[in-house]
Amino acid sequence: MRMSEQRRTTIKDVAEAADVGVATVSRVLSGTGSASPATRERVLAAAARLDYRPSALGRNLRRRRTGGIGLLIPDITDSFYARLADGVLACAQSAGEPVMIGTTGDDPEREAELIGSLIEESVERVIAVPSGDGEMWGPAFRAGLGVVFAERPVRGREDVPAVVTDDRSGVRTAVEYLAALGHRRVAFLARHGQEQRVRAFREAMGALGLPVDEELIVRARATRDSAYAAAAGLLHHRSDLTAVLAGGNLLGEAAVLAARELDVRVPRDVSLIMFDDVPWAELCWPPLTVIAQPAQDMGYRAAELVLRQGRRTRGVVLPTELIVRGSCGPRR
Amino acid sequence: MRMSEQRRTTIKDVAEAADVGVATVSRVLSGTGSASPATRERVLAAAARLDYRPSALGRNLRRRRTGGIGLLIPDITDSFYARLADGVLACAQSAGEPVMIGTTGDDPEREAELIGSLIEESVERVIAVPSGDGEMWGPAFRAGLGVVFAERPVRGREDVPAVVTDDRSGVRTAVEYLAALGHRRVAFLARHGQEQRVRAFREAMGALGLPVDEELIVRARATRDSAYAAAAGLLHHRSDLTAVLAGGNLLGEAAVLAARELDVRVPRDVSLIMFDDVPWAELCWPPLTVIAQPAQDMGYRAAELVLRQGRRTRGVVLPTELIVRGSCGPRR
DNA sequence: GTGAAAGCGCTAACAG
DNA sequence: CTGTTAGCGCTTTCAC
Repeated sequence: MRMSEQRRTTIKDVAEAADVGVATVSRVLSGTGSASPATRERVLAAAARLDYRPSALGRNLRRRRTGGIGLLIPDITDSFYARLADGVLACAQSAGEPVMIGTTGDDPEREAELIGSLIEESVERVIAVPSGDGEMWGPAFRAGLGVVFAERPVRGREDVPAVVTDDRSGVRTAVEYLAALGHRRVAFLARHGQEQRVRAFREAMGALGLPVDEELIVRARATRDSAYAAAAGLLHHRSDLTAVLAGGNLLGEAAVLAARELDVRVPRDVSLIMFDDVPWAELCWPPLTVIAQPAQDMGYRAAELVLRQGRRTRGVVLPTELIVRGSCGPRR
Repeated sequence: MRMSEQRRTTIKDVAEAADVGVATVSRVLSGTGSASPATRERVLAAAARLDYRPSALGRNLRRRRTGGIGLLIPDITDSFYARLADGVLACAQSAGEPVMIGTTGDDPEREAELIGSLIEESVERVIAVPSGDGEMWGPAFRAGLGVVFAERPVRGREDVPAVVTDDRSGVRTAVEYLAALGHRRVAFLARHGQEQRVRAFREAMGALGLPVDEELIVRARATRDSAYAAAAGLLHHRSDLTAVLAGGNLLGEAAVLAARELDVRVPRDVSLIMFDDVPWAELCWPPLTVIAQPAQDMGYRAAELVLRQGRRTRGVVLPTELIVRGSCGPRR
């Protein structure tokens, strides 16, 4: 009549079944220490028969360390971050490490909460695409977490290893490509927080002797709505611009949509080049010329870094690649 | 000289600092039991000052239950599963539950491993897009896990609640739409495992008096390569077909690409309709007509289900919606 | 209202 | 080679 209250099979059960002490079971199962072939056999058999699974809880508590890595990204729905996460998972899973994921929505407050919860869970390493400033991370470091940042570093935490793409080179490549096509009035659609790229943009424009008009640098939040508003505003009010560089795939998507809506033809009226190569860039019409970033690789490398994490781990800068398709043309 | 070996602040530290017993600290911090305003104050102050974070490890071990939900999806890189995961995260995070994620690559073996690891971690609820058959899930149930399936049910596990889309109705809508445009030779590009949809397809075709040619039903594995091969094969060898229904966004993407490659014009030469509305469907040329599925909602509902999980939880079937854009036309 | 103590499942000494 | 034992950090009786 009684609901069969599941009790987890413990190491003790196995010990009894194999008629040995719990320590022996532990040794055999964890491969540590020695055991006679005979007992070894008995233990293994008993464990298999009882379908025994050691509890990570008990183990971790005892060892005072949890494996497990935390992963904090702004938005799992954004293809870039999804690929990044995929890379992390690939590495973590092959290392047998569980990963705890959280999405911050680029909100520092949510980020802080998630960091707190990772600490509570005793996760000991985290990979994060940071939203907040250095302060958010105080608790994490005090708790002894090993952290590596991905995609962007955090100001004031230059000591924390970060895996990023070579923004300067990527932006320069894009701008040079556009300049070679004759464009002079090029706009930059950026996400808040992409100041690195904005600086690189000004620099590249300057280096080529192109005028940098601050009004052609517009920023959006990391949502479709905000991106669309920014793109539409830009295209609508600045009819003198002849090319736009989108700082990310959401911005690029918004630009394509806004252009269609406003009857701005790409690339005839304006050329468009976008950061991040996503699958749809090829399906889009016209197919989008992009600055590809190795997102999945970035995640994988970050995971490697956070797992190995020796004394002085240094960050890594990944290269970008210009992929020419059909969204850029000569200045009209 | 000594590296400051981080020792985690424990409840004991707080107890000492507040000059009370550990039990009191526990009571105050967990809101359970009573405490005089005075001590309460002291404890809170001490905890804050020491920046104390209770260890989920200790708590869970003691309570013999871990909150936390496991999430198993085939591929985080696929927009559909990413949105699904997003829904799960939205619900879980608002409930304060950590989520452990794993990708199966639609490989039953990987799935089994991940299930094992979730059990070890003492996760007690899992949401999964299952890849394997019922057997894989034996250990999970024996361990007392609460599981709910998403997107697809598992044969032989009809008792497990599942959150799925209304495949029959979705397929019927698509086929009827195509039939209304005059199409008779319609192909179905399916993923292995979408037998439900395949059956629905045969049924819908039959109901409309259209011939169902088994050779026009082709299956692919859930990778871009496999999808492309299937789509290209179909388009290349079957010049008599006049419309194709793609069972998922990967298949749809492949169909678009293959059509372009083979110079098959959409919708002039063949009409294309795809399951799942993804952001790029609108950016594609022509914009894709789709059967939208509430992916993020599906994830959210699954999470709700697995969290509430009362005695007899029933699954839920979510509706689909036809979104007409520009990839279907009258039969040529 | 509050503290002492037991014990969750496990591993790491330490004896035998 | 193997068993006993002492905790890891926490919650929860159970006395006081």
